[in-house]
Amino acid sequence: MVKLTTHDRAAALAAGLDAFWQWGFHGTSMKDLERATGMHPGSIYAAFGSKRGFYVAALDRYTEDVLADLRRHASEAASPIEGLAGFVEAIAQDEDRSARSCMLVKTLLEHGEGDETLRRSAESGIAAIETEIGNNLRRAQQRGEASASLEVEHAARRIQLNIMGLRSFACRPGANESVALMAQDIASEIRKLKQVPS
Amino acid sequence: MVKLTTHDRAAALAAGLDAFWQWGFHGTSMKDLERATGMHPGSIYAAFGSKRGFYVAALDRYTEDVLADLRRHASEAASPIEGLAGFVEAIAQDEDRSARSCMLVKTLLEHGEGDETLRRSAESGIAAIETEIGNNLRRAQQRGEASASLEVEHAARRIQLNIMGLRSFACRPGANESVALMAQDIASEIRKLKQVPS
DNA sequence: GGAATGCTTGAGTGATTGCTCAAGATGCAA
DNA sequence: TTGCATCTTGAGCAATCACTCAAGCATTCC
Repeated sequence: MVKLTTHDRAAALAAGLDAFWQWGFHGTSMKDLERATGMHPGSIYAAFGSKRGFYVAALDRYTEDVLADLRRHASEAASPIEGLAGFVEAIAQDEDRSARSCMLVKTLLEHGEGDETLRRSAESGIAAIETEIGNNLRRAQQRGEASASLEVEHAARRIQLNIMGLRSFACRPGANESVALMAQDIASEIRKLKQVPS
Repeated sequence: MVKLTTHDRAAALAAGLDAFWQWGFHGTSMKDLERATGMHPGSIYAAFGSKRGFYVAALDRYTEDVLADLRRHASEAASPIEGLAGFVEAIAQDEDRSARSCMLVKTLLEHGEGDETLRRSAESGIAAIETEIGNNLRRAQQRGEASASLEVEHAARRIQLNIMGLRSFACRPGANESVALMAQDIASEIRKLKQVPS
């Protein structure tokens, strides 16, 4: 592994992620990655080891971006559950990425059978996000916002399934209006987790 | 286009679908397809025109299989809504294909940007399934099983989003138990569309 | 049997794949 | 300025890609 001096590693990762996001792992050639990053093949291999290594690094960065986004919504919202609902609503509003699936699901589906490395990498990202959603729900319980009897892990999984579906749904050509409606639906289902004040 | 005599076209499509399902469009080489179908390259090109043509034909076959499955559940169940709920529950029980995503979503995600032909082909399949779900809901309304005020198209879209999410979720390594739980959740949400008898 | 027709075959096409590595450029210490 | 170490470069590697087509084969007519 080499310290990137001329070419900034973070910028290279962002550019690579963008390319992989558009065309997938097999659909993106080294030539594409050279164009996207402005790096030469030798530099890419010095920095990331292989095309697969580059993909894994980009995927990890994606996961961190999603987690940061989730935490930002949680900290800025009025309550944990409002944070989760706002996170879902934001998916439909994100202009740049609304037509893009979740990179983790994309990875999982592209490598349905085969490439164990990439599947495991995707699974660990999904698990991390699920944990973070669960943390929010637990915080809601502590505040009395959600019922203490809520099965946190089950609910977190259900929310993530909805997000996966929403992001896939958003890839449908010309689905913009209905994506917003679906996001509203899912957000209001999340808000139903709020304990009715007794 | 050539009549397949020695090699049965339907068998070739099934074998090709299987290969594309496992490895995706870019991940499946013509060599793979030759091995899977037992056909020689010339015969494949005579029958399907191109690799992309083969993929589109296989994808169409997949859509028809799903539609047939949906109609079978509808006709065998006690009511339209029970048919839909049963269809969802069956997804979690299908041993062979439980670890496999929806081919249509897989296609949509693999070709997020780019290949317009394949995206359109996937979108038309998704639309066909959504229509069929909607037909079931309308039948439920006619029987008085569902409320006449139910927004059929919206509800159909919501159900399909859930199915997309569930099938993607099912690709997670070692998710079998929780897939069954999620399927139960979704099925019971569908059953909630039943009109409370007044 | 012989000629005609059309399917089957697989070696081979040029292009592209992921990746390497010797040579050149660069930075730094003395 | 010189010498050393490190980084950058891109032409080029073998392998594989999607795809073609002339030759071989089987079948069907007279």
